[in-house]
Amino acid sequence: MEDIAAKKKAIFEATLELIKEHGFHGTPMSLVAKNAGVAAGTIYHYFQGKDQLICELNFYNKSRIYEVIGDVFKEDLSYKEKFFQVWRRAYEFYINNTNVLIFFEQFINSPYNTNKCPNQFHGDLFNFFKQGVDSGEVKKVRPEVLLILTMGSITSTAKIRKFANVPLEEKELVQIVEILWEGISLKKN
Amino acid sequence: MEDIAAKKKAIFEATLELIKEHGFHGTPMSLVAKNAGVAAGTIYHYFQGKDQLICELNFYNKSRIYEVIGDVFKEDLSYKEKFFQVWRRAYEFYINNTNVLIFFEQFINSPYNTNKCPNQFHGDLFNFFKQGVDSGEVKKVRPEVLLILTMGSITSTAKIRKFANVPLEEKELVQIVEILWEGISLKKN
Amino acid sequence: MEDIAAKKKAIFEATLELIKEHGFHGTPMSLVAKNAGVAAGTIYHYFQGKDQLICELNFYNKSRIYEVIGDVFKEDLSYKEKFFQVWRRAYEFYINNTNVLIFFEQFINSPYNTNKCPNQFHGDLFNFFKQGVDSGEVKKVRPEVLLILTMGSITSTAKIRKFANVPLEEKELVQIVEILWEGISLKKN
Amino acid sequence: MEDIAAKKKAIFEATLELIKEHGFHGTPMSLVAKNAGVAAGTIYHYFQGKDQLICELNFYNKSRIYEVIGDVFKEDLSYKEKFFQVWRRAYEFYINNTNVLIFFEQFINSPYNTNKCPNQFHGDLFNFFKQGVDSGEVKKVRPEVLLILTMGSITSTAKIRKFANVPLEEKELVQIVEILWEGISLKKN
DNA sequence: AATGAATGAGTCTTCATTCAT
DNA sequence: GATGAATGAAGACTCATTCAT
Repeated sequence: MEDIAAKKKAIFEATLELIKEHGFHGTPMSLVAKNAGVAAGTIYHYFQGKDQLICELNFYNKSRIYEVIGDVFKEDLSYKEKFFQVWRRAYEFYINNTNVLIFFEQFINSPYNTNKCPNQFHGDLFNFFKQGVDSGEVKKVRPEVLLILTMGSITSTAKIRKFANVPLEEKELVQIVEILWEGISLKKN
Repeated sequence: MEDIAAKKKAIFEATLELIKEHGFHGTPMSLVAKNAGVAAGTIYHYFQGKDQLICELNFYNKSRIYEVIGDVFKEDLSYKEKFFQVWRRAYEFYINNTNVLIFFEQFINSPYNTNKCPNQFHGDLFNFFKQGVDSGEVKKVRPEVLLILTMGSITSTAKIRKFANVPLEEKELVQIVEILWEGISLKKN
Repeated sequence: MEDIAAKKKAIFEATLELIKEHGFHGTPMSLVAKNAGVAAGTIYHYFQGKDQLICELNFYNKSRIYEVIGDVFKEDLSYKEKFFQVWRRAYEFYINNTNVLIFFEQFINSPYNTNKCPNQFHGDLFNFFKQGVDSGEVKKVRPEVLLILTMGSITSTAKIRKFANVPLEEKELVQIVEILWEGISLKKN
Repeated sequence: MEDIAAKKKAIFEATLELIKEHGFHGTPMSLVAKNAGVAAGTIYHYFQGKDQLICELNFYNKSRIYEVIGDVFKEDLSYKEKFFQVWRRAYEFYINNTNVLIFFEQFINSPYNTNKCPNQFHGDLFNFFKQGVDSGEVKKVRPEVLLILTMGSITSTAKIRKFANVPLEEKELVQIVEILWEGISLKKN
């Protein structure tokens, strides 16, 4: 991530901020250029067009989250502990990067996701769930579904915390993950 | 609902269908007009502009759901039973009206919701949760949060069922609601 | 021709005039709109885009010439007389519509002709030559070639007359057609 | 010719090829640079801008033809024989350099020729016709006109041969030049 | 001399909205 | 009420040209 050209990153950040404020449609390229401190044409050196910019921004954001999450899988923890860590780190990333949270919310339900952007890689989290299903840690459910449920839980909680301005104590956060874990895990008894 | 002029309804339905296919931005008024079988100018007899059309469409959709849900509250059921009924009816409404599901998903995260459309009434469901908090049926949490959690659960499940094409048995549906209910209810013991 | 909407015709004429002055590339749609006395967007009611405008303008011009030429074929004249009449009328049309002459010159050698515009109808003149070949009036050459030769002769003469400002007497014009006729006709002797 | 820097020539050839494919408008400098194997900026070391590039390319092409034609005038041939030789060599040059043929066709009718490029030298051919007029070999017509007629005949024939893919026998080629010669020569009798 | 990233004026095109009929 | 042709502001994108390296 750190080797993305400075300008490309500036364009990403400007776009992210503008989409947060005004949505996809309310974010003209001219304004992106202005806020990124580059000329309008410059954007087209880095991206084929607005569509590609959005798609790559999505990829960029996904990468940033997976970067935050990724280390967990290498640590010496139980499956459940890893699950809790992942949830927690992603949650905190969203809390500290509301930009990204809002972007994803808009992106997921937009035609960009449905039609315009190519389906991208399944990250480590997908594999984590896949392994969990295989090893009997979690219920026999498609990893995609587990992904949706988990991510949905994280973003919902972050949204409630941020936008409804509901303070959530440590204990409550744990509760939320617990509830989810109980829902998806395969009780061994 | 039943006294909405036929043309107004046609405009709503055309808009809903187009937004499902192409999103807000990919839904020009000219196309709405064409698909609704009216002239472009006609839309402006019924709505002040595109913004108002979208806002009223949101209202229209909300009303349709509340219509489906509303009867539950009049029935002679326990709080928990009512909660289950609401979840279930809303879920089935979404399954049968994917249009609306997609519309809401897009609407919620759009500038229409944030900036352009006035905050509308709190429906019966909001009051239902409010009473639940007051009467000690559910945890002391802001009704808005309970609303988000519940609606999030419903739409997530409907999306998984519809778009991930995951068949969900009766038993599983009940499980999902159970998990949610356990999360929000105040155990009396 | 006379039933083309007045605005469409105004757009054609404005485009024709601008292309004469500045060529295809030097003719922005905004200027076409301005000179035609319509708004920029109006052009897009009549044409899908610039390409289609150019293509249809070519068609429009071809039609105008064929209109001028067409009557000849219905008259009671010998093949040779018809040929002379056609040449003469087309020549005079070009002299009086330098616009069109220049347009064709630019169009024929442009990517519009090669790639962008669909191949259009073969007019009466093509059939005239085809019949001439069949009936033995002219040499056994592809009608397309006869078309190119004849049109090339007409436009060359018109260009010399107009742009090199060479006065051409009646006698000289006849000479030119005679030379061409001798070149393509099949002497019966 | 032979002392043109290799890069300058590469730029010429790339431009020529691109114009053949896509016309003036479809030939951006960036693509010229890419196909010529140089950087965009490099072109501006050799040419002041696109206009000058096109103008010089025209000059370059004209020079190449005149090079092919030029020797004829030094040979010990009759006026008519020289005329035939010129026609023939130019024709063959076009057949072997379709690039140039297409370039000229587009150039002649473009604003480059009309407005942007300075009128260049009159070549040997112009003088050849001038002398012909003076010496009574050809009709008393402005040399410019003779030039247009001759060049028009050559390019028309080459185009028919190449693009209409009409095979032309030796005898027919001679016929074509004969017809032209009869048209312009002053019969002495 | 050569590079190629950056520029920004200029184009084509879209589309919400109006208004004469 | 209904129409749909017309509007024109706004946006995406191109490309000739420059200039720091």
